[in-house]
Amino acid sequence: MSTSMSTPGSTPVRVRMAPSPTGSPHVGLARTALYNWAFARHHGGTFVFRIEDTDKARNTEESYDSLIDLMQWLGLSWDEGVVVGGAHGPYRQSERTEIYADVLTRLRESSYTYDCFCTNDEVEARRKASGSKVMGYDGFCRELSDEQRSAFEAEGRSSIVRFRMPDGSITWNDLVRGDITFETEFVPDFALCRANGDPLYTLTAPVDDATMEITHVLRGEDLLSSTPRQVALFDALKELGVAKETPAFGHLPYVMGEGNKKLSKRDPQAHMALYREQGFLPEGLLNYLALLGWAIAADRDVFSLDEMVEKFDIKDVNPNPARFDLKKAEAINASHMRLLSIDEITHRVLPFLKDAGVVGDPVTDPDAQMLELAMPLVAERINKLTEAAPMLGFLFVDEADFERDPADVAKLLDETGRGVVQASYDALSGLHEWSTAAIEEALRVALIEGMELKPRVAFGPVRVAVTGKRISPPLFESLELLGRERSLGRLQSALA
RNA sequence: GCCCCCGUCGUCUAGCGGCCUAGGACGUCGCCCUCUCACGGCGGUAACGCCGGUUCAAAUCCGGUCGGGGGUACCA
Repeated sequence: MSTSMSTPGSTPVRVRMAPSPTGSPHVGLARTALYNWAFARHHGGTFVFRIEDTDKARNTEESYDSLIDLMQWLGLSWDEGVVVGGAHGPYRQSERTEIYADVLTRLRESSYTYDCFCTNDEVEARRKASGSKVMGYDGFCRELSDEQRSAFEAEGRSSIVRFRMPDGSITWNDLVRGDITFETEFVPDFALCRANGDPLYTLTAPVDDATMEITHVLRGEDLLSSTPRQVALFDALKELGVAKETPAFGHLPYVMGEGNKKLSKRDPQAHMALYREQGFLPEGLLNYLALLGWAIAADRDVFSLDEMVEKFDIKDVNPNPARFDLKKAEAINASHMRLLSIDEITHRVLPFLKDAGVVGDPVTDPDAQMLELAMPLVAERINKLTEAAPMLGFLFVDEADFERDPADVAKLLDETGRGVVQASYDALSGLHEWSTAAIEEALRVALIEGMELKPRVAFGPVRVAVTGKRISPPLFESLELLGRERSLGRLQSALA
């Protein structure tokens, strides 16, 4: 796969993806996973898959399952993490509470944090009174005296632990955006845990990245503004011996929906499950997702995952938000469909044919044989896996259940159409050899020459009579596959 | 409000001071192929947000401005 390993002398690359199991997986998440995966594979590093489930109220097991399922479907393998385990586990934050409790204790014993007794209302009231333009916590409890503490405790107030942001500014060299600087006066002291002691994301993410020895954090742009807090916390964690190094950060652009809005979970287009159901190929979808912020070359946009791994460089990632365009996603997917062999397409289409009831499960031998003959006819005319079933149905259906599209019947099996069908029946019923070439010859003689019809006028009614639809695989081949008996029967029943 | 990020065809992008009368792809329009559909082929359409500055030369560098987005939680 990749030949370029991590830079000589540097520590091996370790990246992670760390979704929260809320709702169904999102395309933005998949794109982030892909970039992390490609980055890891390019550098011969390790890809860690961890779950950030500290928000008990919002997490669901269904969501967790769908995350695993999605990653497996996409084929983005991870080296360490949930399911596969590893040396830095456990990989679900809900199972790491002792780790956070321990770090929190050590942080409290240092001067990096302080206990805060304020309520939101108090903070807000003080902000209004002072006229400060800076929102968020004002540092009121930073220098509490023992007496003040005791007084608050005597009142029965609960407290949380806040991280004390240092003075000055915090700068990091963002992997996709370059130097970014925040003055810490605009980054308020932040909470590390809830009043009940439960750790918050602000604590768990850096602690996990530290203990899992993550070297590069590639995540969504929405987390950019929390980065100065994490950089500051990492300084403390290094001091305490919890972290070795502060990871490099890279903030990936948003994936947008219609308009100027980030693709939200409410938007049906946002959900990865939809694309799987619609018959997208994982490699096609991945290819499209890769394009949302990255290009493999100036004049190319269809490529394999291996090629992406070889060429992927985080420095080439575009910082501006990208809009998800279904049409282009489908076009890219179609290109990947055409890259597949007939056998492979058949294999991928099969589950969809079963779902649609076109073939049974398991597939019978005659059906399997028919499929082998029919797939070459449809393979190159479908752009998604789901498109095969409606095209092939007429070949597999029992004669008793065969139906024609009423609209197509109305349109094409009118007076002239029925005449055409009758002529076709006459021409084909006496045919000695039931082959594509013989069928075509007979029909052309009867309809084009005999009736002096234009081909598109001549074959439309026959198509509807035999396949039930105006749109079908090539007609003469279809007739051959259908067989003499069924073909003639359908021509006849179309006249009834 | 304040802080931060972003700004090339409708969309995704290439572009890192001269190769740019800005390239590719999707879309769209027209034509060709053609038994339908799809594929394929050919051609057209369409962009550097704006204003200053630096420079012999700017889409590329700098400043400002406008516009969009995000953050400002005991969510992640």
